[in-house]
Amino acid sequence: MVKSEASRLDSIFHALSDPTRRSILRDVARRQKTVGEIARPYHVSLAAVSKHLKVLETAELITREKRGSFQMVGLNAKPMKEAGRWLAYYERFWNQRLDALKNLLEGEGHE
Amino acid sequence: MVKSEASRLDSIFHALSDPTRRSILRDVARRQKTVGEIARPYHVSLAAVSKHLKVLETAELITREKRGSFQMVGLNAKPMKEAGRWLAYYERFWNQRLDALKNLLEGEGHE
DNA sequence: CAAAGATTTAACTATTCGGTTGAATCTCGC
DNA sequence: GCGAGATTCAACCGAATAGTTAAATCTTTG
Repeated sequence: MVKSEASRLDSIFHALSDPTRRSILRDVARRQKTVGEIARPYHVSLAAVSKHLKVLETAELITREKRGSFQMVGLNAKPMKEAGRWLAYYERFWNQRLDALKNLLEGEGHE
Repeated sequence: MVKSEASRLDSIFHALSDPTRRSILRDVARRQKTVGEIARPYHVSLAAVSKHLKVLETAELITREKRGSFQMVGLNAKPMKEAGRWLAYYERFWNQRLDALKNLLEGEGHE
């Protein structure tokens, strides 16, 4: 069962809304790490990190590869591309200096 | 008191993690709308929409302009630019076909 | 097989979320 | 000033979050 794009965006943006999770993504982007390695810099329990990884996994932002008793966690950036495309729609709004003009045009008139 | 970039990203990504809020942003990007107009297409109460707007306002994704007894809500896309820049850091990861190479390079070796 | 290490699961707590309904607030026009 | 309209606030509810500690699971190795 494939998730709709909307609910994928839900889980992606949700995953990115936490600073620890964003930081973990940067960590594993540098190189793959085990859960223990990932947890070390943060002053939360291993179980808490494990939960963060589950959230990231739900958004498909990480890959996990079992290697014996531990596992290697890596980045999967593809969902970020999707989020980026969503944001890109608004690029014209932040790139434009013509907010004033826009307001003028939409004024009272049409629609 | 200016919020740190991290906590701004928290609130931006959080605001974007809800489908109704993303939809509202698209609505007000087309043209400015009153709260009542915004609420009309959604089958939730006006109070619920008001809360969504507060979340969007916390992320500074909307502008509000009082006009008598109602108000005009518009888009402020600048925070999206910030989110986009955060995502853009990972562009090289999703643009690259060299995941295999990357894994190879990082293999066991250097730190 | 038992001990040790890595990670997850379970149970619990406090907080936040997204929604509701109903009262409160503010501004207009009569 | 009063009533109607637009919006927010308050109180509440159930579900989800983010964290904890402790037990469970799985793998390796002596």
